[in-house]
Amino acid sequence: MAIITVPRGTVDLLPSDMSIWKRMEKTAEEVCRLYNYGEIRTPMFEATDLFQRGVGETTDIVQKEMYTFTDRGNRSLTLRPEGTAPVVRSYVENKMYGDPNQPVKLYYCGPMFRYERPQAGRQRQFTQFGVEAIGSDDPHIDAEVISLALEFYKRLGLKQLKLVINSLGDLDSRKKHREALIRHFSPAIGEFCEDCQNRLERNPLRILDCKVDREHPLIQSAPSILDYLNESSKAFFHAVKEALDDMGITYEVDPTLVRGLDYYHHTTFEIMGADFGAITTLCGGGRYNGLVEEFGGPRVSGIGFGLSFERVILAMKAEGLEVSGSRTLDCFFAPIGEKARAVATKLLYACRKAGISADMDYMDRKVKAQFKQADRLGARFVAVLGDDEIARHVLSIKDMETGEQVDVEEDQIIDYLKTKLED
RNA sequence: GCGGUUGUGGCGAAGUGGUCUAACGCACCGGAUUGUGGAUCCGGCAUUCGUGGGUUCGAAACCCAUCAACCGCCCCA
Repeated sequence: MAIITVPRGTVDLLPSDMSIWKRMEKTAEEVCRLYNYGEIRTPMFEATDLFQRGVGETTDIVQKEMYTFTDRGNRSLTLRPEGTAPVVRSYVENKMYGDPNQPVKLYYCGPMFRYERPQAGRQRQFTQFGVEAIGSDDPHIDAEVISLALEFYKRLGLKQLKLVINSLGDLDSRKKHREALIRHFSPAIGEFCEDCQNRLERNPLRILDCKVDREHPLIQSAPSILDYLNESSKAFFHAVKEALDDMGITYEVDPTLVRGLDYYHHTTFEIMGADFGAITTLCGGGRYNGLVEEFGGPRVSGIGFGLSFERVILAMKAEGLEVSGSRTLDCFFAPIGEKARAVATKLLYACRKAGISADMDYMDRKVKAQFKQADRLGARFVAVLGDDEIARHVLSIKDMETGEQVDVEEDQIIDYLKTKLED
């Protein structure tokens, strides 16, 4: 009989995994508090149309990666594949553009879903932490968002980080560049791989970072987006770089950095980490114009990023950082016999009530095995209680670190443990 | 969607057609120490080798199918 397992591309997070997850959640929360971003939680599923229009019909996400289903009311819904579209939807729906506090700065943490073949750093359900700053055209907010992501990683101890930035320019610049690329590649597109031939009309920028054709001379000589930026786009990109310089953040400009989602304009960026298999992108983000308008809001732009907790863990492991955490216990009760068990139970709950973490044996183990169990649980103290102790109204408390053992009056045990634990 | 590798107890792993009623290590349980952990020694712990079918006198091993995991491609976080 085959057992039922988790769905493909999903995992269980077990108690031994939770320490690093809590750390990441707390770090995200703390950094966002310092940067003054407020938490938002949107539903795990949305109208399918939200992603089709928001992310873009031509993107891989929409074309082949969405978990789409029809509910009993015959509505087409989709498990969210990314966080920006839902946040912008909520921004518009809740009329946050009318909030006197502008720009609106939001962050979210939660599961995202994409139907892909799983591999290292890629799952069908994964967890994203992301921020969105909506309503400002100030290039300084781009730099703020980037620095927030870097700060998050730094606080978790990651050092091997590389920031790559680029500008796609405004709509006008993008259009001109796209035309230039198509002109550039069209005559010889037959020499390129099948993927690139498909990319020509769909997204010619992608040809630039094709792994198959990277040696092709036309790639080296391809027109750079940076040469097609109009004056205002150039000025904007310059200002973003200047702001990063002012913050002491180092970066690399990569004119071939193309992000997979249709909504990006101007600033795009990625943060790469230490090698963990084929994937090194930890975080991706950029500025989007037109998205708010698309969903019925005013003509404002936003900038944000998304990063995956799963990849943080992989990067930490690749850098040799500790990601496991062991639980500890203040006191383990080791009763001997039925009478002792009753007394131990009473004291066990008294400890817990007093804020001392405590547990006891429920497997009817021998004393020796109870000590072994206490040791495994990382218990600081073991409280032994047999007929002898009961008769004298004491417990024999053993300090598992020092090995010293003393008798403590039954009604003194809470005070005794508290004092000892405070040292 | 395509390609590669793998699938043996709780975990790691040997075995590649004939005493395999499956080695070894870790973990776990018990004992040496009849009320004391982290050391040592002794003992216990898979009628079964992902699942289904086939070949054979005989399969965990060979063949086919299927499922899954891992890795890679595309693409992404």
